[in-house]
Amino acid sequence: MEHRTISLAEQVFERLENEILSGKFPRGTTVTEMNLVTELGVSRTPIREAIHRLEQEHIIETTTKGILILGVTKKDLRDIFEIRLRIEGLASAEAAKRITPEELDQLRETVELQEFYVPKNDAEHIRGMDSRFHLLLYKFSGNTALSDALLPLHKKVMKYRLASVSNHSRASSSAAEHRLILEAIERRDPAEAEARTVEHIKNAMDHILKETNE
Amino acid sequence: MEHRTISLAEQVFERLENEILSGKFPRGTTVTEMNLVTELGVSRTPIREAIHRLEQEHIIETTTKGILILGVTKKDLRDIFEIRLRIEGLASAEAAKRITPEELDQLRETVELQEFYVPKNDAEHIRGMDSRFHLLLYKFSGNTALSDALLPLHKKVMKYRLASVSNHSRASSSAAEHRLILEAIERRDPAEAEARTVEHIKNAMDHILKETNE
DNA sequence: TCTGGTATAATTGTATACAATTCTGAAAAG
DNA sequence: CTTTTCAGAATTGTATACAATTATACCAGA
Repeated sequence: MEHRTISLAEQVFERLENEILSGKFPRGTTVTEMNLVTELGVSRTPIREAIHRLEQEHIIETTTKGILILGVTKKDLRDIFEIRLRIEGLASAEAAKRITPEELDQLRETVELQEFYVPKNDAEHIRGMDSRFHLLLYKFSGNTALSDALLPLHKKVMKYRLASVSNHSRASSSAAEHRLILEAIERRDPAEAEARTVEHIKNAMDHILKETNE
Repeated sequence: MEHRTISLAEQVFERLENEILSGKFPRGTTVTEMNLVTELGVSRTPIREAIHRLEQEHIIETTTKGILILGVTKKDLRDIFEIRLRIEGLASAEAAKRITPEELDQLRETVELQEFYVPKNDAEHIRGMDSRFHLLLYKFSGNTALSDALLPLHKKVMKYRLASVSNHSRASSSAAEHRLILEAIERRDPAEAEARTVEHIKNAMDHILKETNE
């Protein structure tokens, strides 16, 4: 068997997670392991591993009739934002305390790229940089448990975030809010970084919940 | 093959998780899948499934030399309590809003049993009821994402919680704090339930971090 | 003695065969 | 026509065989 540095199981997991969270499998439908075997061209083993990980994230459920797609509901979205409002600021505050110059460069570059894509209305790239900014903050917080808690919440908002940044006005505000957070972190000001982040999450929540009709 | 309503993979997962979180495998040591095959008497398949779930919880890591035990460090503990301080109160507040009479009975019975075991200094049972109280609150919050976030944090404190409730004074205070939270929920007072819970987590944190030397 | 290479062993990743249960549909009985 | 029973099909759970990489130990040469 040919070698890959990224295992088949990992590839299948990322692909399925992305497809479920972007809504390609409608909620309520079921697929079987064999469906995925023929569709993805790998054996059941890596597929089963991916399935189990997705099940742990509660975006699918295995039943006797197959794999039930759960996805993310609007209630999930509200629940998720209530949590992020309370702990995402902690990540920024911690990052402001312990970030290194090299890490700061990564964060700065991400904000600059986001600002670059905003006037071009390139929603995919804007979302990419938007996501990257938050994921970097989780990582730079130095709090593994916090990162573990925030990462799945963040991923579940992915689909709705794309719709959100497709609105130019919101995309522009979001980039500006990221810059404010970045500047607070550059000044090593945890309290300010936290306050800016809470404000940012609040704005994102308001916009996403208003736009979402499902 | 004989059937079990609980799969072998699930049994292996719970057993390994419990053994790792209670410190039976020291941090830094490694085991191989084959070690576990011979020790647990099941094939690699369910063991691998359990391993992957434990890996997702970040209490082990798979390397080319085997499975590396990570467990829970004292820094993890501090990180975990910082998060619980911010969101565990939310679970109580939500539970106070939407709990049913039947669910309230379960919560009340748990507190009563805990109060029953405290004068007997039965640490195992006290911890059991202590845990159950919090797990019920997560469930009754009606917020799946919140429950998903809090559950792994709660489990990781398990070992340290046993040491904590072995101290009679702390066990007694903890039960009293649970009753205050219960009473606030019985009165359907979300703000009070939240405040009592934050206070309870704060006390638990202070006691556990003081007692822990590792 | 030290260094480098090579063969062997150990380990995880993947595919597949088999077991057991559960669902489904058709046939038979009322 | 409805209900029940039974056989077969579909599905997941488990075990095992095989592939590929990586670690290890030993030996040869300088």
